Amino acid sequence: MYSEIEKHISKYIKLSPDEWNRFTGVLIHKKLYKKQYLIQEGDPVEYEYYVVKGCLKAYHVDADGNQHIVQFAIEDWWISDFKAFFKEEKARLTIDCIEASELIGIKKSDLEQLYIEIPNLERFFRIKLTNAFVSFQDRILSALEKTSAQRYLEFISTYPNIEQRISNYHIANYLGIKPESLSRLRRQILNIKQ
Amino acid sequence: MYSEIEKHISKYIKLSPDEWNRFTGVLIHKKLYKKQYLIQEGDPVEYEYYVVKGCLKAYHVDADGNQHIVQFAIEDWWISDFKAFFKEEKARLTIDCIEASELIGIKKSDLEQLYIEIPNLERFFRIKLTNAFVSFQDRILSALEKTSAQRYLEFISTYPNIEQRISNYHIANYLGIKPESLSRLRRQILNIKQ
DNA sequence: AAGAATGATTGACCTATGTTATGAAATTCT
DNA sequence: AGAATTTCATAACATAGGTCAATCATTCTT
Repeated sequence: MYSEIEKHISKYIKLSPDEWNRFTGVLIHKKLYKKQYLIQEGDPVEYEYYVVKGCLKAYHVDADGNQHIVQFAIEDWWISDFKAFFKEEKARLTIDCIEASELIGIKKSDLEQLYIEIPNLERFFRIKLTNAFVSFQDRILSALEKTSAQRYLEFISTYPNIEQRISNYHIANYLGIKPESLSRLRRQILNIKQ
Repeated sequence: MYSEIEKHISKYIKLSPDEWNRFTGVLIHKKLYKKQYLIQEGDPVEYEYYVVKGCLKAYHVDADGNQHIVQFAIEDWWISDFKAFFKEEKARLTIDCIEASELIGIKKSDLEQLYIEIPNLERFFRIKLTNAFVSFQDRILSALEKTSAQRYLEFISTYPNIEQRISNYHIANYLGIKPESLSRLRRQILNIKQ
């Protein structure tokens, strides 16, 4: 049941069998259908989730009803409204399933207790946080200095596995442009390539 | 000499006198003139810096020679090329002084050792990292869903202390627009207000 | 299989921002 | 103080991307 997440964490730290038991003891398992919500705006956010199977998106809906996607997640990724999770605030983001998904959740309060009992686990989550921070910084720089076409090409080469599974509509929302604009860019890119 | 940084850290954690001595023992002190570089692209990044006095900017220069500002820092802020610092890579960002500045630096290798000796200190830097992560997430969302005028107003209300001290040229680079565009926006905003 | 919903593309038109150039005002330097 | 530099504003024009509307293809539902 928890073999994927153990394998994932073992890439970064080593835990004893006792520590694994303590850790897996607090995990919860969740199965969601396509389009089902994991978190809705306004919810308290007690959990962060590891994706065993499936594909999800975390987004904010603006005053005009447009979705703006902060993060996608597929197998072996973590997802939550991390701001709300860390700060213990109500969710500002909505998270739902692009595909039927299977998740493993861990509660913030359990995590804090485990940080004390298993310092290595704190290390693991600090490394993950550092990586997330770095990728956000890259994304900010990319938004500041690249054209939409460059960002699109960057996206599909950085996340080819995700690109196959989500619509251009969602990719456009992630890139901060309209689907019509993405469609035009794709045509231009094709014309240049041929 | 280190009273500001002690006060700053004490807002988040408590350390014993011995722990303070151990901590301050590894710090270095740095004074820079206006326009002087703290970090240049390509440098190894061993230190992160706490700003005692002054004002700096961290930016990337693109292929066309345009600056794109990732971060400003004034008194009581931390600055570095954090990606390079965490990943022990060469700097991709350049950091220089908008005003003459006084900094306190801490080395990554010292920090890692101190994390082991003083777990509370690891907590402090984890909290700072979490805050930085959260503010980056906010900035990404802001870039995705707000107009330039909204982002400008947001910037000057969130950082009124910084806004006073830096040129519109730099604010434009931070917002991802050209100074001419910012100038137009400022006029439009003024016209509306009057 | 038929109908409905969703996704992708395209075109005409509009708006915000970039580009280039210029001059005035403010600041810094000596 | 006077010169040099930097900052800010403005204008004319170009371009990227948004908006609105229509069409077609694909996938989902029953």
